[in-house]
Amino acid sequence: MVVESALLSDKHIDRLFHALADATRRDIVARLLEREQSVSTLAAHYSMSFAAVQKHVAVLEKASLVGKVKRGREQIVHADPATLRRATRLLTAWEGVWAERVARMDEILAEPPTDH
Amino acid sequence: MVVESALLSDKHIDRLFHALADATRRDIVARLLEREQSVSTLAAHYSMSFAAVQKHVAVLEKASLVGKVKRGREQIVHADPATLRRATRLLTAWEGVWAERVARMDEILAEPPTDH
DNA sequence: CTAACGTACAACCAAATGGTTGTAGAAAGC
DNA sequence: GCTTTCTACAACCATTTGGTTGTACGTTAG
Repeated sequence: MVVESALLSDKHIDRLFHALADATRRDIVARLLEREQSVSTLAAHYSMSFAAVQKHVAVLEKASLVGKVKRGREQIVHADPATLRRATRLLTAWEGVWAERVARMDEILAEPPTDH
Repeated sequence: MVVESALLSDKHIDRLFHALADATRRDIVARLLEREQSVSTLAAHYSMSFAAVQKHVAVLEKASLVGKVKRGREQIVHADPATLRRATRLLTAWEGVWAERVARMDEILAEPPTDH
C-alpha cells in the first residue's frame, strides 16, 4: 500500500519533516500561522544572529512551509497551510494503516473457532 | 498560544520529526505499522548495510516511534502508534491556529462598515 | 544625497548525520 | 559442541547542519 501522498516526492517529504525537526523553525511556523511578518521582525524574537534566522527561513521555504514576498526593503514571510495540511494527511494516513491492522485483528478474534 | 503538546518536550518533538525526515525511516515505520518484524527481516529490504538499518531503527526508537522486544536471538521491532498520533495532533493543532485566523478575518469582512 | 534599515550570501567552524567495515557476543539449529 | 544466524557497537569517513562574522546591495527616511 502506498501511503505517502502522490503530491509529494520523498525528497520533499524529507525536507518537510526536517524543517519541523528544529524548535526554532517550529516557532517560526507557529508565529507565521498567527500572522505574516518580516524576516527582521521574526529575527527579533531569537537570540541568534540575523543570518541564522535567515537560514531557518530558507529551510522552511525549501520545505514549502513558508513563502516570502518583497514589500519595499522588507521580505514578508507567510505560512503555507496547504503544505502543513499535506504533512498532517500523511501522518493521518499512517494512523489509518494502523487502524486497519487493528480492525483485521478484531475480526479474527471475533470469529467463532472452527475445526482444524 | 502554546500549541505544542504538553506531553512532548521540544527535544522530543525535534527527534520525532527528525526521525521522519528520512525516506528509509519512513519506510521502516510504514512496514512496522503493517506488522512487527525483526531487525534483520527489515534490513533485508534495503540495499544498505545491516549496521545502517540498525542506526535508523535506533533513531526511530529514540523518537519513540518504534520499540523493540527480544525474542530469542531476534529483536522484534514494533510501531508505536501513540507517538504517531501525538505528531498528527501537533500538526492538526497548527491547522487549527490557521483556521482560527481565517475565521477572524472572515468576521471582520462580514461586519458592516462603521464610522471612523 | 546620505545615513539607516533590511536583506542576501560567502566563508568559516564545530557538531551531527548517514553510511561503511570490523569485531564480538548471544541464541538457535544441526 | 560447533556453525550459523542475529544483533550491538566502535571507529572511521564524507557530507550536512546550525550558527557566526563580515561584506555588499537595495530601499526608506530625513
